[in-house]
Amino acid sequence: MATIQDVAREAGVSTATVSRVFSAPDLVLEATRQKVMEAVQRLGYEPNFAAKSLRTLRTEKILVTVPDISNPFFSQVIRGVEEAALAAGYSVLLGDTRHEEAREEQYALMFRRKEADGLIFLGHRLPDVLAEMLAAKGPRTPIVNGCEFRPGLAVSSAHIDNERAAAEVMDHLYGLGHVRVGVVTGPLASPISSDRLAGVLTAAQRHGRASALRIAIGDFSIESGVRQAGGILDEPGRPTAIFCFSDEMAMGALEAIRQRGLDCPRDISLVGFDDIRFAQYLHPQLTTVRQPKEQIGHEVVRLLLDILAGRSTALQNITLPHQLVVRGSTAPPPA
Amino acid sequence: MATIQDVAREAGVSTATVSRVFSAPDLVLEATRQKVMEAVQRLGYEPNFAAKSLRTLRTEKILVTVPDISNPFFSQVIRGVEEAALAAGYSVLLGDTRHEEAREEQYALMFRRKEADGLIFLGHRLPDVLAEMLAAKGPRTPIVNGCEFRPGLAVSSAHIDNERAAAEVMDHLYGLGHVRVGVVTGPLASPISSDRLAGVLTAAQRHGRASALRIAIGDFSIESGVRQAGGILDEPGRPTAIFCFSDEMAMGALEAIRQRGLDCPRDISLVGFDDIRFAQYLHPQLTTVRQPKEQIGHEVVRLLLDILAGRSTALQNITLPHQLVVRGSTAPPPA
DNA sequence: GTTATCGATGAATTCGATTACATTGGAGCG
DNA sequence: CGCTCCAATGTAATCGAATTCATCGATAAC
Repeated sequence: MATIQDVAREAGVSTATVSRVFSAPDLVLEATRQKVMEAVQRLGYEPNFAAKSLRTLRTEKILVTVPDISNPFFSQVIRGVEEAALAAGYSVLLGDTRHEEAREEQYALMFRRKEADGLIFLGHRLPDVLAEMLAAKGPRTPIVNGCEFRPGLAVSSAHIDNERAAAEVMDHLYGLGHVRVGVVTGPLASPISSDRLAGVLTAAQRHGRASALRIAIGDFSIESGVRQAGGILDEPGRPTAIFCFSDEMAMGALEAIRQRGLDCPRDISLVGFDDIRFAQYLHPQLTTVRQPKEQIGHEVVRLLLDILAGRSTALQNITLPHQLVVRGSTAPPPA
Repeated sequence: MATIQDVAREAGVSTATVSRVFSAPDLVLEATRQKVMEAVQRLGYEPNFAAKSLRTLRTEKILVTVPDISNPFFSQVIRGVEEAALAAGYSVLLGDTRHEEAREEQYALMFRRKEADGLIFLGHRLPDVLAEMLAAKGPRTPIVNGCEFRPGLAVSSAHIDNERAAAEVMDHLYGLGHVRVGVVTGPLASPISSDRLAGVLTAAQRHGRASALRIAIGDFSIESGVRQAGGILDEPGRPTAIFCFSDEMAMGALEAIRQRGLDCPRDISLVGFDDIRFAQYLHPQLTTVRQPKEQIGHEVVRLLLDILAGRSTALQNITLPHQLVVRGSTAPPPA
């Protein structure tokens, strides 16, 4: 591969001029620019990335860690991230942490080694390495969280109002006349789950139905939906509605409902969360909470770019709008 | 951030020794190693990636381009890639090309700029930039394809036998007694579609049913499944079975079947392709062809590492085993 | 006792681009 | 005509780590 020296020699100019042709073309005479570009063409020159990065201390990369890339919710968020990053001239380094702490730390080290200019993490755990960096540099550290807002966390973030969304779901169910409602949460360590659970409890109390709640803890997977919803359905005093904290768990719940010879929504109403692409193609179509997935991706990138450009000094925690999408899986309870 | 110079000064040794502590610890006296490691600890030193990369001309990164990251099939393959790459000390640079040629070229340029040691592309188009590189360096160019094998393409690849898999699907349907079969393909520019279509035609001819085929061209999306399967269902001489070249299109077909008041599998049998995680949670559970998605990911990485390590000189096109998974969406045609 | 050998370490070069600073030639001005 | 100023370009330092070659002391061999 040709280097900038080769191009300079070929074009009969200095390396400085060649460099300027790329980074500040208006400082170079048009005729010179032409000469250089011809040499570039002839040699098939591409600037070496490592050299540029070493000199400028920038990588033009954003590291994104995600608990599970095969989850359609996350992959939509990532799409948004990728789109916004590319538009700003950044590319995306992807890290699938598989919900494992060790991998989260591993990627955090990559970031500290300066393999990326910024880090976006979509999980709820802040790796120790990052916590140290944040403690040292404060809110100007280019680290941003998506989806999982927790007030104590010293990072900017973009997310929906999970508590309110969950309360709206419960209002919808109580409004239809349901009394006994089952809830399948995610792991309660994550704010995404605990906030939604708080919303569920608030709404239940407001409607005087707190004692009729059945809570089961899932892990956002389809299988845990089958298992946890199944458990709820098998208890005495079976609920007439189930609210799952993800659409995938709702898919599992639908299976559990069918396995027991029940019908959704006739016998059991079902609500999911996220509104993944598949939600509206289930049978019945799934009532769920739409998260602005790509927009979350755009926003976290914007927050990160603000930090990188030195435009922002204080933390920003952005709440994006969600929407309860009522479809065929919810109906009044059986008489 | 501390540099290697700082560490050397702090430990009272030269930078060469510090470097050796990391890359060839057995050349360094244990006592010296201790001293250096203490200095590293005290300063929180991490080697600068760009500097290392510039010197060694290696990035320890693999660039993976994928037509659509939000497609569960691809995200499973990527999981496999990520896992195998990480195990070998590489990290993954993700490029979502959104089926757009311009983005494919853009990522190809990134690769040429040496932002990654190797490239895995999961689409069917070989960007011009890559074709040039392959022409120049031959089969030792670290470029590998996943899923989309085409004999003329001068790259190694890992994929299933799409033609045979499609033929097996048709055998299954004809075996059940179906005569009129509808097929929803993907874009025929991709070998994945044309190979499968070839398998469909071969099997149909073998069974003497070629003239009873109905072919519609989709684009692998749910929506195109709804549309194309719907079109097939509305024609006179409606088929009793539909074979979609992706599970997502099959989901769409299921919707089209329901919209017409028909029942799957009583009126119409349905087969998908890929066996994405959701296939077995549809209602009815979807008969489909299981692709070894994570294994494809592992294999393409292995192929790439072989090239990078200089272990392989010739092209390798690896065919991995698929499996027809018969579930509830296929049954004999109505009497 | 002299010399070859080896293990441990340091000095200095190198990777390829960016950029602060220096230089050059010509235009503009009094 | 001489001076300033500016546009265009060149020179050379720099980024941080890896690595080649040199050095030094100690041991082994004869």
